[in-house]
Amino acid sequence: MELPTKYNPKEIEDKWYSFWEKGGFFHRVPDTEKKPYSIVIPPPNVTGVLHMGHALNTILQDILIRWRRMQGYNTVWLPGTDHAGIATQNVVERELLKKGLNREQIGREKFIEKVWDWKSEYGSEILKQLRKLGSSCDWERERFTMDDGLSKAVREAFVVLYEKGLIYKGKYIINWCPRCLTALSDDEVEHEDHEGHLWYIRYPFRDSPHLFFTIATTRPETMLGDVAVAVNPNDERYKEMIGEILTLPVVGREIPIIADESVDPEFGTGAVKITPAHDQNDFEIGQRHKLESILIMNEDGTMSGDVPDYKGMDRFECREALVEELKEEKHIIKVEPHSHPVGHCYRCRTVTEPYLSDQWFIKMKPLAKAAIEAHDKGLVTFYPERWTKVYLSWLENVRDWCISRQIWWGHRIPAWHCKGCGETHIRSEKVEKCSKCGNSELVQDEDVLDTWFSSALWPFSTMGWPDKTEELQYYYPTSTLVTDRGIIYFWVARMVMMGLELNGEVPFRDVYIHGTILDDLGRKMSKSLGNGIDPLLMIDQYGADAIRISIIMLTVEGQDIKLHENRFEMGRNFINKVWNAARFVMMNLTDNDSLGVKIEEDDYEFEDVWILNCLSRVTVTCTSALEKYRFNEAIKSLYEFIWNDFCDWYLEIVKPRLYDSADEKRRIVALKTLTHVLDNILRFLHPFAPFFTEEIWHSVKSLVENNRLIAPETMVNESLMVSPWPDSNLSINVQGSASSLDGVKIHDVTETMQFLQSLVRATRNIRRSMNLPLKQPLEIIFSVHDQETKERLDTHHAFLSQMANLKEIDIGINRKKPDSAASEVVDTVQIFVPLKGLINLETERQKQLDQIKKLESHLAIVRKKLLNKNFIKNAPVHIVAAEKEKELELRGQIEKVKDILDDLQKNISN
RNA sequence: GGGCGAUUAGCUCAGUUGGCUAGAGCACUUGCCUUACAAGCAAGAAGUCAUAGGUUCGAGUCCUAUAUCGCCCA
Repeated sequence: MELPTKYNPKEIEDKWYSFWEKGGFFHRVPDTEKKPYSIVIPPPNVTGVLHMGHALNTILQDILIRWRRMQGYNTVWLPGTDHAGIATQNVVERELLKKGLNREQIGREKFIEKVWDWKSEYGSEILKQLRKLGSSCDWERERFTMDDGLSKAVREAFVVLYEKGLIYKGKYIINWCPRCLTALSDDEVEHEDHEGHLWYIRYPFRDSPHLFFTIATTRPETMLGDVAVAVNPNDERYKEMIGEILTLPVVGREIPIIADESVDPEFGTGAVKITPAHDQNDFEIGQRHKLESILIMNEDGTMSGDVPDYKGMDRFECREALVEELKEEKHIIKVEPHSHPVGHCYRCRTVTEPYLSDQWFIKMKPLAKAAIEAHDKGLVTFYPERWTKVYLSWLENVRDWCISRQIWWGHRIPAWHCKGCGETHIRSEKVEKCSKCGNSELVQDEDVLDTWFSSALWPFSTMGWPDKTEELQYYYPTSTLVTDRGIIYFWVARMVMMGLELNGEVPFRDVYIHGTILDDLGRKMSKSLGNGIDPLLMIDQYGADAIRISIIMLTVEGQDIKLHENRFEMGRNFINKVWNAARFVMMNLTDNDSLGVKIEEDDYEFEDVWILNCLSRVTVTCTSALEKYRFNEAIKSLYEFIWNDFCDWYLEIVKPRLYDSADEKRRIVALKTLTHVLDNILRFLHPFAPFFTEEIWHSVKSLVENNRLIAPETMVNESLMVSPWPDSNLSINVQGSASSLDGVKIHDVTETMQFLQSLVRATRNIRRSMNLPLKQPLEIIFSVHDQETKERLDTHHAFLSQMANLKEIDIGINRKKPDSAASEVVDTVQIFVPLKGLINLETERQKQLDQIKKLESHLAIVRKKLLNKNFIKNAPVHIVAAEKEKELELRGQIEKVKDILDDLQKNISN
């Protein structure tokens, strides 16, 4: 068998992906015999291109799904895309623009056709990219928020909510994007602090035009729509003036001074202008005082209204021109620099406009209340827990949700307006005839719904809601939602509200919020900065498995990840390590004939028991880490077990047994242990790195196919994907019957191993510091102080000899140090390596002095604790005992080092 | 203004109910092409755990302030 020394992902990733997909391994159907485990993907935008954020999100879900699948759950991971109303419309509009066309020119129907064309050509690009990562999505269940089923769900949801009185239409201040020409929800507006100005403008009194009243504003251009000036009723400065009439400069309109509690006396002059059509607060004040709302802006952000000089002018130009005019007329008395938040369209970054407009809204309070209760009852749990607060505080402060959008691409609002009598009918299917007046001329509402409206239904609309499908009954509520903190309210909270309201149950039990991937300088990755790392390029360079492993190693619960390309080397190197370990095992599996061999439990040797115990421990650690969504802890435990325990020690120790064909049984037991551990390693690593583990697994499987003794009993499936997740029961199949190893033996083995490792390390240390080549076997003396230790070393002298490359090992009680020898002390064992002519006594003396210093400073810390009566009194018994143990050990060790030192002193003085 | 996170080795980060001579990967030093692996092996050097107080027998871990950086909301 020829395997390259370097793992090459390119040759195998696509092969296994299509093997899985064609083999139907991703697809499951409801089966009440089994426990379900389900995840719906946060649907990426159809316009999306895979970035590192998607990659992280996808990798995490895939790990959960693959792990649970191996655990025997009936898993479904439901993929799909989101129609991304504004974004997609923008993309297609840009395409049209290349041909010199705009959407108005080709009309709504034709435009929608174009969008669908675009969607069918490019819309599944991102899903193809997800496959490159190894995602085991159930592609047979792929959904799109605009497909027939989901559109039906959207209409149905609208009707239900409307009938419950949770949807209404009305004229309110909404956020308007003058570039996208549509309303936006509060959450779609991003606030940014702008260095602006605070203009102090004086408005003359109507009845005494030589007297003025000064207001302060950050948006002077809106004064064209002023209908009042407001002060706080408790503001002593202005009490007298309430009710007076002012003349609005430039416009000439007469406006009153009114009193409203909401005015902050500390801000500016304590008097504010009121423009109800262009400001949320002003609108509310206007409502309270029954003021008129004067719209002074067009939808595209140009000015409308009565003042001819400014009509048609852009709102920002208007601001400057108006300020100029006011200055000339000495109406501006002061300008202060003023930093204030300015809203921007999340899609196109245009400054949004608070705008009075007739829109559809969802009443949020009752829905939010239910969502809060769901959390309080423990029906939804956030990981990390702190995000609960973000979720709750949004729900507690949420205002009604503006759901209508003045765009074409999206779910058209299922409202039909009768041309005859003006009646509006809300129906999930087309209304042919007005039930009120009988007229059959009805037009559907022009507006479409916010994309997040359909996204909010995603966990159940994808499963066939409103129909009571088998899927819905079995897989809903889903088990875990994995997403980014950026959409906790956009999406997570809204799904909870809709799930509860429409489907009677929370849409998911757990919400895992992962961090954001940043560049190596800690900045967000963005197109404009050009600091993004392209996952596909990385997959091409390092392999999907390496990307997955690396990302997971960096994923500490919920923390942001500063990513640099070179981080992927760590995953790649690890995979290569496993690849080579597997190669090693497989090279030794090639020609073995175990059929005549009988194995008993006792045939398992020291190192076999040790590694099996390590395996058992890592099973517990890894599994419980995954249960707590501590992904990096899980992979770290595997990394350490595989690299440090299995490769560095077990593989090395076992080599002589493999090469020595004289004792067939010893060889077979080693091989059996090796394949057993390797098989477990592959099963462990599979959720993290599915491709290369599958590749190795099949190779091993074919090698052991006819060897019942060595073949792990789990290698019966068609794919590693559906092999069982390792369990922690420390047992290995001995000729068909399971047998476990007892606890006492394991404890002893673990301790002995640690002891032997220390001895080996100390010896290697001597070798290195003395510059002795690794190839040169060393003559060595282990001087021990009791019979028990002597026996222990005698038992394992082959181990020591091999791992430290020794010859002529002399193990004895209280052996004298040869005159010219390098020495080390481990516990109470003195290690001497006689080296005639190579020892510098003074250097050696210094080394031992340093050692004593180190040990004594440690001892001092321990003694300080033990001399403290309160420590003895208050600390738990086992902690005190451990400290006492430490003291004894240190004293013993110091004594042994001092021995050596005395000896050296003697040598020096001679 | 309110909330949340971060601050530990040169760099990136672990360190989950307080018991630690504070760990890992990368980088660094030294020696190895040892027949699984140079994407590797072996050995090593490297930190007053942001600062100041406090609680405790004991603090990287808990509390209170402060500083710096970042995110979110208004």
